[in-house]
Formats: sequence, C-alpha cells, structure tokens
Amino acid sequence: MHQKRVTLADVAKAAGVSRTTASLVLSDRGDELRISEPVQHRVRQVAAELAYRPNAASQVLRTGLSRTFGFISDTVATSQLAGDMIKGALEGARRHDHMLFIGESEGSEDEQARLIQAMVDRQVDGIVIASMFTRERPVPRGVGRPLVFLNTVPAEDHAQVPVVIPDEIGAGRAAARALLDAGHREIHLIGAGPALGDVPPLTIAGQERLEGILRELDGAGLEPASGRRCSIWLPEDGWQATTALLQSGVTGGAILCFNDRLALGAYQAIQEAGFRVPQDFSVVSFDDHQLASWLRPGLTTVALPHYELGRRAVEALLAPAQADTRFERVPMPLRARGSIAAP
Amino acid sequence: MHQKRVTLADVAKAAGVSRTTASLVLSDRGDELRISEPVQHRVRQVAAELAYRPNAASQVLRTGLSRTFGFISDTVATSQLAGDMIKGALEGARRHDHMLFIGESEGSEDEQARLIQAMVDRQVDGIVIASMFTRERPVPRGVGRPLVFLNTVPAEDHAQVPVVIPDEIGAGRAAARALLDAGHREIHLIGAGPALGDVPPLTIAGQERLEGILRELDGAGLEPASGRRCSIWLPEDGWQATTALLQSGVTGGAILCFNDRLALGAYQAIQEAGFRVPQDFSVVSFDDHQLASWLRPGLTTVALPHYELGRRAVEALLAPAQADTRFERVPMPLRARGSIAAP
DNA sequence: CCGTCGAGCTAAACCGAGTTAGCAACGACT
DNA sequence: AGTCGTTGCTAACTCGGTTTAGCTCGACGG
Repeated sequence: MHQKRVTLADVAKAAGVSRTTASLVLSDRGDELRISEPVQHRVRQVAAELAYRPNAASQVLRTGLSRTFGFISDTVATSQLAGDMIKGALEGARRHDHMLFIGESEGSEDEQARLIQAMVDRQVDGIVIASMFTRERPVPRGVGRPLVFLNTVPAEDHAQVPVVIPDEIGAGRAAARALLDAGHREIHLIGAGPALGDVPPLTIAGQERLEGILRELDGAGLEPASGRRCSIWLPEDGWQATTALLQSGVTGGAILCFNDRLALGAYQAIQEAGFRVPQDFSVVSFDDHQLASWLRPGLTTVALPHYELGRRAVEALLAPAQADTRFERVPMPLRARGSIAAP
Repeated sequence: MHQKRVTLADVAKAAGVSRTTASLVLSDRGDELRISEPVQHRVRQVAAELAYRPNAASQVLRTGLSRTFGFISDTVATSQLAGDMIKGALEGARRHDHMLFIGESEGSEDEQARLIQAMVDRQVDGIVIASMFTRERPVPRGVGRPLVFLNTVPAEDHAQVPVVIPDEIGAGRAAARALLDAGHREIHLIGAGPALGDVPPLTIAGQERLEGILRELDGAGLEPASGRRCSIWLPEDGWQATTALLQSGVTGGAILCFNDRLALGAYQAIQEAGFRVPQDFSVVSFDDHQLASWLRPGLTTVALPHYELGRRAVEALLAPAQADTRFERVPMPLRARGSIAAP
C-alpha cells in the first residue's frame, strides 16, 4: 500500500549533487553556505519534477521539532462550543504551518496523562489543555514542552502556565449594561444570584459573570430584583426558574440568564404564560450558542469567543512567554438581536 | 525547553546489555530471539525505572507506521454534528492506540490536498475524508495510504474507496412509520417534497430521506398531504414553510420536517398560530440535534449517528477492505420524545 | 614558486529506534 | 578430538533527513 516516496537522496542523485547540497538548497540555506545559483536552480527544479516531499519523521528525529501541536480537551462533543474552539485552534496551527493532534480526556486525569504522553512521544511542539467550562485544574508536571491552559485556571498558584480565558467579568458588565441602557431597573437573574457567591459549584464562569453583573448594577445604584440559582444550566432549569418567577407575580421587566440554554427555557416559560419577548420581558444571556439566532425574536447574548480562544491558545504556544502574556483575557462581545426593548 | 529523553541506549547501558537486546525485549520479541528470562526481567525493570518511552519519530522512520490517523472534514464548526463525529473518530483511534490529526478543508479542494499532503508527510496510517452533509466528492488520487469516505460518496464510480454513510432511506421510512403508527393519514412535509426529486440541490440526505418517506407512505397506500421544498434548512425556513401551511387552512395533522432546525421553525409557527404540539400537530424530524431534547415537548426525531459514523470510519481504515465493507450504511435510530400523538 | 584565502561543494557523523546476520560458549554425539 | 546444534546475545546496517567539519580548486599576493 505504501508506495515508495521520493527521498532527498533521489533528488540529489538526479541533480548530480550530494545529499548535503540538496538539503541545504531545499532548506533555503544555500546562499548562507555558498551553493552557486545554477546548482540551486537545478536542485529545486529536480525536486519539483520528482514532486519531492521531505519525510517529516526524519526531520523530527533530527531536529526535535515536529511542526505539530496537541490539543486536549475534557469534552469535544458539547455543542459547537468545542467545534469552534477546535476550528480556532486549527487556524492557529495553520498560520504557523503546523498540524494538530486532538485528544479528549473526558475529565479523567489518567486519560489526560496518557494523551500527553502519546503526544510528547510524537514530539509535539506544544500542548493546549482546554476545558469546555472554565474551571481549575492541576498542572501536568514534567511535560517538557510548552503548555497553555485554555478556559482553565491552574490549581496551584506557583504554576507557571500561560492561561487563555474569556473575560467573563466584562461579559457580566456588558449584559447588565445592555439592559440598563434600554432603561430597565428591575432585573431578574436566572441561573445564579442574587448575591455574590450564589453560583453553581465549580463554575468560574458563573462566579465571574455574576460579579460583573453586580458591579455594573451597583454602578447604577441597583441590585438585582431577584435571582434564582440553578444547579445545572439546561433549558429545563431555566424553564422552571422562570415559571417560578412568573408565578411570584412578576408581569414584566428584564430577565438576565446565565447562559443561552437557560434563556431558551425562559422563552418557553414566558410564551407558555402568555407573555411576549421583548414586549413584556426583555431577555439577555451569555454564550451565543447557535440557538440564540434561531429563537424568535433572536436572543441578545454576550458571545463566548470560542474561535478566538482556540486560536490564541495555540498561538500562545509559540509566543515567548512574557509576564504580560501569561494571563490572556479574551473579550466577550455583545451580539445584539431582538430580545431587548424598553420596559 | 526540551529536556533530554531517556533513549533505548540509556536503558541498554543501565541494564548492561546491547541496544539490540533491549529493543528485542521491549518489543516483546525476547522469547522469539531467545533472550533469557533474567535478562528480559532486568531490561524491563530498568526501562520502567527510567520511565523509558520510545521516540515515536524514530519508530516511524524505521517502520513506516506512525500509529496516527488523519481526519479531514469540510467543516468542523457546525454544531455538535462535527463534535460527535470527531468524538467517535477519537474513540476509534483510541481503540487501536492511535492518535488523530484533525484538519478542516472548508470545502476547498486545494486546502484538502494540502492537508492530505501534510498528513502523508507525517506518515499517517490512513485518512478519513468526512463531510458534514452527505454529498459527492472526487476521490483524491495518489495518496498511497488507506482512505475512507465518511458521509461522502465518491464522484467517480470506478473509484475504490470504502464509504461510511448513514442509512437515510431507512431513516425516512422510520419517520414516516412513526406517524403512521400513531394513526396519522394526513402528513405534511416541510423541507422537501411532495414528489420525488423535490429536494434542495446537492443533498443526498434530502433525496434519500424523501425516498424512504415516500416508499413507506406508499406501502400504506398514501401520499404526502403536501410538501414544501426549502432551499436551506434553517429554522427561519421551517417557520416560513409551516406558516404558509397553516395559512392554507390546515388546522391539524402531522408535520414531517427534514431536519431538526426546520422543526424548530415549525414549533415556533405552530405556537404563534395558537396551535399546540402534539395535541393539534404531531411533529417528527431528523438529526437528533441537541435542540430536539430541549424543545417543549421534546422533539421525536431520527438520529444521525455521528458518533458511530466517526468511529466506524476510522476503524474502517484498519479493516482489510472487503467487498462487503466497501459501503457501510449505519442505521439511524428513532428517538421517541413527546411530539407525536394520535390525530 | 609557495602560501593564503575564499568560493563551492561534500564526506561523515548524527538523531533513536528496528532488523539481519552471525559470533561465542557450551554440551552432546560420533 | 572433532563436529554439530543450541542457547544467548551483539555488531552493524537501515530508515531519511540535518549539520559539522573539512576538502579541493583557483586566484592572488609576496
């Protein structure tokens, strides 16, 4: 099946030069080592004619560089979250002419260690450790290659790992600001709150979104009108929390959901109770799940920049690790659609 | 940055044997070549103590096998479609102790050729060419490695490529059957139909789903009550088609959507018109998008087995290509939820 | 006429494994 | 004593590149 490839020796022979010369020319060191123009030209021509492609394994063995990165995430499947992140990572790799190994640890440290091992065995030039949900993770030791944490914060503070995470606090502020700007004063939280600390366990995102929201409201001299914490952030939970809110006698105002899936549940509860978005309730949320553009009216949401996150994480592998790039916060842009109106 | 790895030579030296002996022992050919038990034990022990790991680049160079597959898709980002497919591919690779390169061609033949080239340079043991939407594609020539088409049909009939695709005809039958079994006789199609050939261009899936539906209805002596072809299958299109259907005076029956996003639009149109699912309209669809379980009521849909597709495609790379495995149709299971009731 | 210098190229070592051919030591058998 | 066979191991080559050190040749200066 594996037909014979054209090797450097074949090129050298056909061009009537030594392997050394061929190698120098093809790696653009010909001028540096004084190979004459005619010879360079001939080597290049022959290489092109024979469709020569260097054997990467051989280059890796000699140079220790594989032009390959690794990308390990805890989950790959969860919606387009991962898809866009991987897409960004691929773009980052492509820009530097690298390939990308993908691995999925399913949250298991053992599996992650196995993947790191397999990638290091293959001499990857760096590994991104990604999480689909912002959280703390121990830093793998002794990898011996550049490492970047994506959407993940190192558990030990002494650990020297560059980190790329979304600016969730800024996102919280942006979501609150969007409602304030529309004139809302009565803002109900779905998913967490109303007080700082009322967040589901282990989610840094929830914590920081809430912090941003409270800060922005505080700047306007406000507090949330109410807040309902949900242990999981699925549509069903949003539906329940919103239904409870409506049953408490609220007939209008603004609803700030902690993610788009909760917002879907909120839409459903609002519609089933006979209210309308945005006439009765303005809704804003986080993530910019595909769903957000499919709802009627379109859901205004603060986007998780998955693509950017993936791309920057990979590119951070190559960047010289300076102090100021150790902790990169990627802004989360507001996607304004039709779910916010004046009260 | 790259600290020195332990090599086979280090192990051999520490164990007081030759590199040959160490190599034989560690590749389990010790018995075959009569290395004594004590020596084998010592070598293994030393290897473990030094945490020896073979350099994959070196093995690749020597053996030509990389324990690595390539997975090239036209799009990675589109929802969890790709995510689950990649997840399945990862599982397939993991089972055979392989790693997985991911690449995205964005539909460009040039980019795909570049990716194939880069993967072949790295001596991958096989490449899966995947499409997120079933369609015809030319077969890349001269790859020299095992190739499998996933969700993709070779454009040239003479091309010898194993193909893994979902059983869309069976899916069409299953969707129609689900409605017939509930007692429905009046079945409206959203997305394609009512006659064979009324499908959006370039989608094999649409064609085959329709074929399956028509066959199953025909078996019950029926034809679709109506059919509306949509050029794209987004929620907006489903909403428009369903709104048109309702405005034509239909007040109940069954709606068969060609995918879940169309079904979301149908749900929205039905609810906005004051009807209810499933009391007034039963809805069934295809794909089993995450969305399907989030709708109220849950959407009954025929699942695209993305995970299975990904896994089987990768495993097909290793399977000896027999005639009967050349064209693998993966069944699409019905996911019954709450959107179907008796008329 | 010899020494020096630079231009232009190459032999050979090297990366870290896998693999082939064969050697040394020892006992058994003729 | 010589031959043979077996056991137990290793020297040396190979994969396909990169890199170092150095060779050859002609021009030029003294």
